[in-house]
Amino acid sequence: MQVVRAAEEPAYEQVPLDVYDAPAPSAPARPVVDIDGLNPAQKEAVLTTEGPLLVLAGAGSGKTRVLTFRIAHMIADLGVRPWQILAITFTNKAAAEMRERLQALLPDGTRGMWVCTFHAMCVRMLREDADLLGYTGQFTIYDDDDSRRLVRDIMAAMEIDQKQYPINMIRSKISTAKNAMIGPDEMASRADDPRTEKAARVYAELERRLRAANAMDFDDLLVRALELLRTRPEVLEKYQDRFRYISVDEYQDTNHVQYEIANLLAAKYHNLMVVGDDDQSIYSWRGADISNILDFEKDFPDAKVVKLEQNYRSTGHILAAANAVVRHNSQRKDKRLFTDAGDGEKIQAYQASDERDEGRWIAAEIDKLHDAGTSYDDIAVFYRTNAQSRILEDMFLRAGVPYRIVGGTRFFDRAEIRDVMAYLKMIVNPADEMSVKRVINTPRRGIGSTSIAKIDQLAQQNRCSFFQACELATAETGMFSAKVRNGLASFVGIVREGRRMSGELKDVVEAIVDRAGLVQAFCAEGTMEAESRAENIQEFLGVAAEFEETHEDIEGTLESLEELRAAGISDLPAGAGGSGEASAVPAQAAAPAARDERDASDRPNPLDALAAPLTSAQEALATMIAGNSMAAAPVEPLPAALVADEIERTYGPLACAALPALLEWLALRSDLDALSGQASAITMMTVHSAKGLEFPAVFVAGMEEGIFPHVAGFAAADDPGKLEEERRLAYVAITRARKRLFLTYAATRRTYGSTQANPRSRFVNEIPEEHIEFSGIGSSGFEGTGWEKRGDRRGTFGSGMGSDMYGGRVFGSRTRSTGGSGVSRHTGISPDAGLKPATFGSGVAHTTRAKASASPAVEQRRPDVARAAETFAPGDTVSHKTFGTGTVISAEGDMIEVQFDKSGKTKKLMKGFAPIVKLS
DNA sequence: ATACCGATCATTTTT
DNA sequence: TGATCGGTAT
Repeated sequence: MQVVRAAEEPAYEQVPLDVYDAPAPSAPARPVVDIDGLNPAQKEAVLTTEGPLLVLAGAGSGKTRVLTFRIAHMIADLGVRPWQILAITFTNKAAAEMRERLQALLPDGTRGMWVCTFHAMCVRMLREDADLLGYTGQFTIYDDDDSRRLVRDIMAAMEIDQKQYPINMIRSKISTAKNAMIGPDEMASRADDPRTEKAARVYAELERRLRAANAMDFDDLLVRALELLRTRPEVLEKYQDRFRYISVDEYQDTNHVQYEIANLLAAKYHNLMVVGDDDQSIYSWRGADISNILDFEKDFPDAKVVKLEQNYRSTGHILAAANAVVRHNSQRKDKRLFTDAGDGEKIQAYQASDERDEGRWIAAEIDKLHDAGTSYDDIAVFYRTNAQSRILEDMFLRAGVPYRIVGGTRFFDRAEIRDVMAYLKMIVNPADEMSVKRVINTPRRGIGSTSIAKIDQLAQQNRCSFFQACELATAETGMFSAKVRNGLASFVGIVREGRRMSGELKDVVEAIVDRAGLVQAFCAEGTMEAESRAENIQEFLGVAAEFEETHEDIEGTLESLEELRAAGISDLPAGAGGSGEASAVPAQAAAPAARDERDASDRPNPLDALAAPLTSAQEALATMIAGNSMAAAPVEPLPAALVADEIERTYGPLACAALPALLEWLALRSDLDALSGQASAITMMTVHSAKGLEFPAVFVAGMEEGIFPHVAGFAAADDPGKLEEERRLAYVAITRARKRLFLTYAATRRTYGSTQANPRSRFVNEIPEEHIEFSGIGSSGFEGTGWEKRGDRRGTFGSGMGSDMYGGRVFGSRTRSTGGSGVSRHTGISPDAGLKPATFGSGVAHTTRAKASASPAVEQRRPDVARAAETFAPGDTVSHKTFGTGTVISAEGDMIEVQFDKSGKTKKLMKGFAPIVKLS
């Protein structure tokens, strides 16, 4: 994927960064990292290396630069060792980028430095010391989907009505409690309404099951890590001593637990730098707490505060617009962003007739930009909700605009991929009940819900894990049919064999998939869909291969001091210093090599320990059990560590060390897009995922009340804070743009089956006139320049001029006229009319949809291919909506290749989708 | 046990 | 609109 570049052109960047050879361990006479190109505020931040530091960094003020320079300065000039540095970022992407930059700045390497997200850091810490909390180092990470399913199962088991108690509401209540470090019991005792009370009960069971499965969800990763640091002074000390310099980026988006973790780690040396911008706080719904940043000075009265207010990213109009919008918020620190750059181009606002027109217009503008020399890579399209991406995608596909989508429904969310991952998870951690249950009958083994219920029962009776119960069931002749027993035997065998497999990661995964019979099942099915699923699995194997290749790169792995020592890194503190370090059981999962050797017999058998006096680990475990919700649980589960250990002894150690590493990488969703092709393409993503990025040209689609700000109705009414967050989101979107900004909104939009007319977003209205230009159907400056601006594909919208041009025949399938609806359906809708979106029922005659449904349903998405095939042949002259006229070079299947006169370039277009008409 | 159906449902953002 | 859930028929 594209490496998103941070400011490339600002003036300060033109000063070359000098890092001279051989930085001495002791401070040299003159600074080695050249900071002359920084502005005074930036300089001050970079040079303030000791003590607490708060950097209020406005958008585009060069904070990443400050962060990296500061670290480089410490290492190159002040003799700080890389392994003493912990730099926390918000996303994996940001971490990767920062690492990359630091590597460029520091020729001697950055080995030992931890540059990662909170989550990654917590995983790393927990892998090492999870046994202190009653988990095993190979604990499984449950991603959001896993966690959701688990909650769903629990609620089903508890017979809680999902209609009365929506699962998302329950989950968010639990999550809120977790992040406030409130346990299930406490939550239950505090509950003063039935919903909270139910949530607390689910919470208790969730904890129990997670623990029994030796699994942690995303919240747990943070909470348990904090628990580790709080309850284990030797562990805390280990990290406090090691990480003398800590920085946290995007501090405004940290939640309470993250805040606690950061403060705890920095408690000893107080060298904590936090960077953030309260105007960019957009994750409060996820527990992010702006007061973390607002109260930093209270937490550290001796904190130095630096404000970065000069913007190096955007041109004047864009910056002015951003300032104007965010000024409407009341809850903010006053800031004054300014720029030296000129005014630049005005912001373009376009009112589309509907969402398809919006997509088409954006595609056309993108094409103009591209023709003018802008690379596709420099263009981004943002939207508020993922649902909006579909139609945009569709339009870009038709227009031949290459695109790449960040986020949204991902490859790794596909059922077949998750199945494969569940197999892998199960093999690594057979105690992981969710995964086991997911694939126990995938592919079909004749094990249905009744069998599963019986196995559950067996597990209860024998106080063992579900997986072990599966094995027991193979011998239970009375309880299960021979067919089920055979299926189970085969299933259980997968784990036995899978754990023993070794070699190339890809081969191991392939062997497991093969053994599981997944692909075979698809082949047997023989449908197109099954085929594509099989292909996806094939692609997943490629991912595994690529992972193994790229992941050997030691940079980017979070190494413990022990590992660094073992690798011969000098200048580490004496081994005696780390009391916890020396005694800790080596982490078994993530880190490659050196671990396989460990001798299982060396380790105390946790089962024996039950009779023996309590060791520290056992003690911890006992505390956990006593202190946690488990007391309330109907059946006390076996502690995860014991189950997992027993499983390991039963099924042998896991031979393929790369497997857990792959799973961890997948679970934390490391930059998945890195895997997609390198071809030049525009980037599509939600505004949330755009945070931290920048693009020369930015489109923001769906600037409408109800869309952005989202659900204006209740947001504005019952919580002004929500609206302010939406506004900050708009601020983030606007400030991503460097040179060109386009805001689009549609007069009518089809959402969830009904068409609604949304007024233009208040955020657009908040931009002073002098910075913005309007066009499109609602603008007075509208000029009829033909279909490029207003004809829709059916050529019916607007004046009708465009559609007549080619007799209404667009790419071969002549579509039914929708009559004069183009005029009538917009009557009375003015862009500024009220703020309440008007919703039309889908059956109302004057909506777009009602008219369209009068024609065959297939018309929209599947034009008549046969007719399209008649239409185009090599040599034909065609006209494309955005590319102009051209000649057909070839026509194969659904694709035609056209050479366009204007650009001379050839493009492959999808027949039946591209907005093409045949001229001759 | 599974396949299919129809009804119902909720629709944000992500580590 | 689409996904997902629960129920029913096979």
